[in-house]
Amino acid sequence: MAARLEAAEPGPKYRGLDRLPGQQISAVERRGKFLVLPLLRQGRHLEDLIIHLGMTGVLSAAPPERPQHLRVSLDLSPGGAPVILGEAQPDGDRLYFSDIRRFGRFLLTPAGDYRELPTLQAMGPEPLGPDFTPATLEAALARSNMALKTYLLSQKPVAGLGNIYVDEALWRAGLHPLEPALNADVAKLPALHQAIRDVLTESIAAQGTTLNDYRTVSGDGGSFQERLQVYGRSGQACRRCGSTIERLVIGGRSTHYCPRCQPLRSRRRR
DNA sequence: CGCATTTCCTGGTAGC
DNA sequence: TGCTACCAGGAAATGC
Repeated sequence: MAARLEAAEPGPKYRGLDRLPGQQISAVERRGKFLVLPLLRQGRHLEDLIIHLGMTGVLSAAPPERPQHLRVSLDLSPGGAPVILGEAQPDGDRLYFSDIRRFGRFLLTPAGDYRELPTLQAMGPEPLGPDFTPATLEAALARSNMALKTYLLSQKPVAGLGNIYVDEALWRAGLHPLEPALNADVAKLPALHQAIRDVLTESIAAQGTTLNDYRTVSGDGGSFQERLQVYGRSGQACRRCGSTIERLVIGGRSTHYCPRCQPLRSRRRR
């Protein structure tokens, strides 16, 4: 299909979109939390359109319910009428990007070259793919003195983990979020590997975690929030041991854990 | 280089 | 009621 930029808010959040005219979106792929859309110009794959939804970004074929949050509108059919941002348009061959908090990003990059996106460039294996194994996890963690929480959020040991899922996986594996990665109990790493896979698989099956804004592409909320064991449960009883779930701020991120199920072996040197 | 901290951004909500 | 302050977080930018 053709991809013609109709309108986007100016500024650095949506870069290179003026090069979309004349290109075709040939596929929709994903690496971690980034969408990768290979573009064809006269049959040649020269650029990728990278999209990150951020916290509240939503792609849709139908106009967003709240037009004031429309940020980007692409006309996928030649000859479509122009769109003014902030005004919903009738259904058509369009792709809308709505984003309340403006954390989402669009970027055109040279095909397969992600040097402008350091997180994508350095991203670890897909969590549900064959390249993510207990051995690769152990090897990655051995390379960093960062707190487990921080390092898992970096996308380097494994792709795709966000704040909620790191907390849940560490609880399942019995690892303290402040534990330096290289000091983590190696005997627990197979459990961490499995916990990461299980948490993500279960959440996907539950259509995700809807705390506030998250909706599936069909507009429904997910239900994994009903199965969270630590995230958002500070002050409540651990469902495994009955201790009180605690909350910390690590790397500026709210972190929830059970002090009894997740003992800290060593403090980080500083 | 490695790691910590700050920044971006809006809506919801607590507190007064 | 209406106002201010604060919180939520993925990744980049900035600081040390």
